[in-house]
Amino acid sequence: MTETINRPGSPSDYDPVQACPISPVVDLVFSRWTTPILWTLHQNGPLRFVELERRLATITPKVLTSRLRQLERDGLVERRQFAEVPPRVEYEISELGRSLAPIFADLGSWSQQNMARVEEARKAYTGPLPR
Amino acid sequence: MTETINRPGSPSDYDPVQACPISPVVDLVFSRWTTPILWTLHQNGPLRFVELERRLATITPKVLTSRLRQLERDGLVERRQFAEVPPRVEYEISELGRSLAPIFADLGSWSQQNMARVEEARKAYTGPLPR
DNA sequence: CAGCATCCCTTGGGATACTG
DNA sequence: CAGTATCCCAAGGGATGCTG
Repeated sequence: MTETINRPGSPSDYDPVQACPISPVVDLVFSRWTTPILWTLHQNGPLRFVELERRLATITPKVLTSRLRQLERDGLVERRQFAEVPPRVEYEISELGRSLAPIFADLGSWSQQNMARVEEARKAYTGPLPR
Repeated sequence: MTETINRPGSPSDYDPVQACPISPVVDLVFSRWTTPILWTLHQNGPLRFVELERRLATITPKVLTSRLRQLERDGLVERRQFAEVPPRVEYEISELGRSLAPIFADLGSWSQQNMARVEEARKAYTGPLPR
């Protein structure tokens, strides 16, 4: 049995990966705000920082920056900077990012077909709900 | 233009849903620990509380309880209680939960085929990483 | 066994203000 | 425009102890 490394404190290093092989992808793709960002870039093509900001409505520049950096680092988004005045920067979904499209589409289908059931279940549920 | 409801404080009510139709499903299925739990139940059939706890290794009973309640409420997991001494409770993935299996499988495939690229991108990345 | 109750603490993120 | 820099807070979780 291999030794389990426990580094409490570092982000997203809970070890579910032990029990669940897709945990890394989940962390990668389904972190807060990453899905909306990828989706928006996928639908609209290259967008500038402000354009993204506007479409995501409630996101703050700080968080948008942070998520974009992360997505860029992970190769899901490409950042292109133009030497202009005023400065222009465009973000575009990468080929790698695009390869997630079918999965997003499937999630969309699943949603259409099953979210109603989830709503049902929620209404029917009477038990306790801690936290 | 429809009025955007803003209730800061309530969980997962950031509005990315505006820009991203699959946000609700993402919140439902890819919250912390839910994937490992569903995956484990899917692989192993009905499991008792302790069995789940053991397989998930680092999860605490508090969190496990909380996630299970949530999954039960949303109809993704079924809880069966047996009137025995000592008490026995079994958790099983529901039909609705099972319907997610293909998507999980696709995520697994994507992972196998592309996580290496992500690693590459991370190593190649030199820019700043706020947060 | 299968939790529930408490306490506590890290941290993701929101709000706001400011620069190159 | 495209971010940075600070301040700040709620909340998700971890640890521990107790109960039906």
